[in-house]
Amino acid sequence: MIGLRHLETLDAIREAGSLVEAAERLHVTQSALSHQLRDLEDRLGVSLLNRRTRPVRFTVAGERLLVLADQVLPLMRQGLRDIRSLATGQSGRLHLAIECHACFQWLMPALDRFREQWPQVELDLSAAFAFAPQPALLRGDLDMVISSDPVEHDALLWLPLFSYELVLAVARDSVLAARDFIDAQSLADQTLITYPVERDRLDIFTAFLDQAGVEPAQIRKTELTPMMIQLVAAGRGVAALPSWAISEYLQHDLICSVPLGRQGVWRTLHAGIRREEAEVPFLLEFFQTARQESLRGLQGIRRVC
Amino acid sequence: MIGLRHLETLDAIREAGSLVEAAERLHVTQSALSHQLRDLEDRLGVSLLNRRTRPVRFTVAGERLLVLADQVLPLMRQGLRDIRSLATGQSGRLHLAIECHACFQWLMPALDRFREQWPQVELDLSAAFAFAPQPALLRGDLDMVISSDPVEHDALLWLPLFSYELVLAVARDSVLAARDFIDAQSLADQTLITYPVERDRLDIFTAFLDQAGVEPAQIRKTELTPMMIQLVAAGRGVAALPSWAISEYLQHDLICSVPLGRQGVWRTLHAGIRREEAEVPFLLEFFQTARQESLRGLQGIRRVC
DNA sequence: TCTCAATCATGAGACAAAATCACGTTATAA
DNA sequence: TTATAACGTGATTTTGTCTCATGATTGAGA
Repeated sequence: MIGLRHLETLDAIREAGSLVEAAERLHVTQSALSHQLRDLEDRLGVSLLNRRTRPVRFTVAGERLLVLADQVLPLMRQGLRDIRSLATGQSGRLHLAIECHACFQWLMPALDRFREQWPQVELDLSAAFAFAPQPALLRGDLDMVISSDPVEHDALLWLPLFSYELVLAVARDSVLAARDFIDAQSLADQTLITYPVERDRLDIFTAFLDQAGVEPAQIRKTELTPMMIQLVAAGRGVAALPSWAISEYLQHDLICSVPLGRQGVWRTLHAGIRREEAEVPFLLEFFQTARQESLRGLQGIRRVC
Repeated sequence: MIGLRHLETLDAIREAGSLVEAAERLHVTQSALSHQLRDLEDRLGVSLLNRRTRPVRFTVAGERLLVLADQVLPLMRQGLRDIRSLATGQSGRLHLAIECHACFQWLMPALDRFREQWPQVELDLSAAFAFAPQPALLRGDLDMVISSDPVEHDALLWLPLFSYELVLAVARDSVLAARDFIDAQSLADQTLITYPVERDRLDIFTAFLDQAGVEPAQIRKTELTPMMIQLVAAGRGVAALPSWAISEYLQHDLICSVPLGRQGVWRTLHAGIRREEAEVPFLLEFFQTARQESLRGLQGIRRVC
């Protein structure tokens, strides 16, 4: 019935003072404006302006539409600017989920650096322990997932962040502490301390114990890495952790670490995004930042005691 | 680039949860919606919603446009309602000008009654002494003019309000007070008191003295009718006034009134509007109110002393 | 895993909206 | 009167938007 074009036309006519100049400003012919105005007046059933005066004079109805134009047009312009900003990737949303408990320690500095550089990007972080992150990424709830076991999918792109070794944290006075490496059988009489997540999302099972068909004597779950370390140090069990996650504790001689198997268990952490967003600048930028940050301080120590 | 239709579409999709039902609500085919949405996304360069989820899920850009829709659409709807109200004559503007000084006395009650009945009409009154009211009416500055000498014009419509006699107010002890009527010559040695407006807008000249080629001995101007009456009563001059404008003073025996010429000078007060507004209900209504009010109390007295 | 139903996408063609072009009218000033 | 500038009108062309017919995808249930 009444469109933005009409409001823009009326606005231009007000600024210009005549149809001829308004037409010039709008880059249309004067005839087009005349048609448009008449159509609008016919459809609304009111006269909008008196063309005989110079400058043209608006009727009450015309004035009301100008008020409307003054309200609506700025909103539209701002909205369009925001969309452009989103479209060109200057702003946007980065909802991130991590599957690895220990990742917080290098992720936080990365997030801080990123926030400084891309203040317009809405940043959100969730720990993907209670839900499956890949489907959430696919349906757009998430924009990036950091995971050590990426599931290939046509619509997803997995970028490698860095590789690390999964090592066994043991008490300094444990018999295991002296070994060059630990075979699966050695864990059959141990208490294994893990994060409280499903068994098949724990690398120690999927990448080591299950292959050997070995089950630990007991499994104990705890949420926080420092708590885990305390339990290990107190000889209450052993825990499989990324080497970089425990290097601090190794340096303080709280615990010892031993490789799992002769070759060790190596994993690679990946960042997954939707393929359609492979060109979004701030996503790539975040990936770079995260990799730099992770490589900076996280030099693992293969065997320390 | 982006139109109200798009905002309405997005709004409908949000409410409906799917393109199919949104299409039904908008009374278009699902195909139309699909095309429209894709065009919009292509032009903006962003995806607006994920069609695979149920209900469909909006992207950040989509959410931004929904915010825009929530801002803009209500404004547009209200604006359109207001225009409709103006178009159907339920609201509007009535800028009124009077050319006759003495009209205030019956106009004020008329204005009060009108204001009660048409509270939505913006009412404004000006005295057309310093400017020419017809051109102002033609170009839309005014919506009604009340005048005793209407100038015919194709675009104007003059409606007769009432007729009245122009009489001469004289002092009770004046020699003129005894006359049955006064001829023009009798004013040649009198002081004539008039309102301070141009000579050719004073009926006493245009409709009486000029025809006889007579000039009063002296002309004195004053703005207010009571002041004029005082001067007349004090014998400082005579004044030509509508009979109804002085009936109150006649009743209090302050002055006498005498007809001008044997037949008297009769004038008709007219209300002028633009012909294009001849159907506007509140204008006609105001005219009726004004006529009733003027006829109510303004019974002139032809000769009283 | 094979329908079945529901949903969204796509391309062609019909129709309407809105522009242009060319010319006519009106008002104003020289 | 003539020149000029502004606005209006009707025919024609361009652009935009819808529908129709059909294809592709997805999820539920046999």
